[in-house]
Amino acid sequence: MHAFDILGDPVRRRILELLATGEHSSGDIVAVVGREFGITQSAVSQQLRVLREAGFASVRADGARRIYAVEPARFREVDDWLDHFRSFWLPKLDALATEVARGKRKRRSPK
Amino acid sequence: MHAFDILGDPVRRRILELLATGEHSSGDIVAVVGREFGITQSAVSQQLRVLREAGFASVRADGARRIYAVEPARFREVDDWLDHFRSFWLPKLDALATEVARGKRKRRSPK
DNA sequence: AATTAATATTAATATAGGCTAATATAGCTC
DNA sequence: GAGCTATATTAGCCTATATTAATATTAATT
Repeated sequence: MHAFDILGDPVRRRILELLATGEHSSGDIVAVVGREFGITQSAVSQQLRVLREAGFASVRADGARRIYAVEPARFREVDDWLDHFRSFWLPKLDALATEVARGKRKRRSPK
Repeated sequence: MHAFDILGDPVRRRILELLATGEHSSGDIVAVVGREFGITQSAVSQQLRVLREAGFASVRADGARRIYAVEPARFREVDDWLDHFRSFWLPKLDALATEVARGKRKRRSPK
């Protein structure tokens, strides 16, 4: 599933924003997102599953709790797609600055 | 409408990829996207409208033709949202490199 | 001016996917 | 171990939205 198909949902985006600030339990996420969007524990849990299966988040058990964390790989995909359009808004940069601006892409482990 | 809601559609993404290579007429886009996705002129035209109204693309008339072009503003929104997650995958950069890597965000015209 | 070409619009339909309700599973606490 | 807590799963419903078919609009061509 394409990264944008996953990010094209406000609940999932909000969950990821929460995870961007650090790990959170399912319960924490349900509390915040459930309140903000007025949806049930079930709905949030289902979205967590989508994020897990799509590789945007990972889980580990902590007793009965499930602790979620951001999984960065898929975000790079999004960033890479944006490269198609960066030339439309980035100022002209010299070669080194361009390299840096691209997040030193070449350092990434080869596919 | 949130930028990701717009990008969460494969047809719209493909149209934007085409526009990333330069301006194209509606007819050109219909030809490529229509063939690749097996959809009608109408469907493509409606997606072009969505992209126009969402500010991802602009049009100008050229006789009976409509010439579409990328409109960069909304892409910056996406890039900005990604900032939440960059720390998870970007190498540690010094202050200057970080500034450059962020596309000199501060140069952007104030909201 | 009539016809054709290029594109957009409208109305109706269908499908995907997000949601609720109910239930299941697993770990804690007493 | 019984009951409570935390989370996940399943089934069915509902809505949003992408699509088609038909039609409208505007410009080019003859």
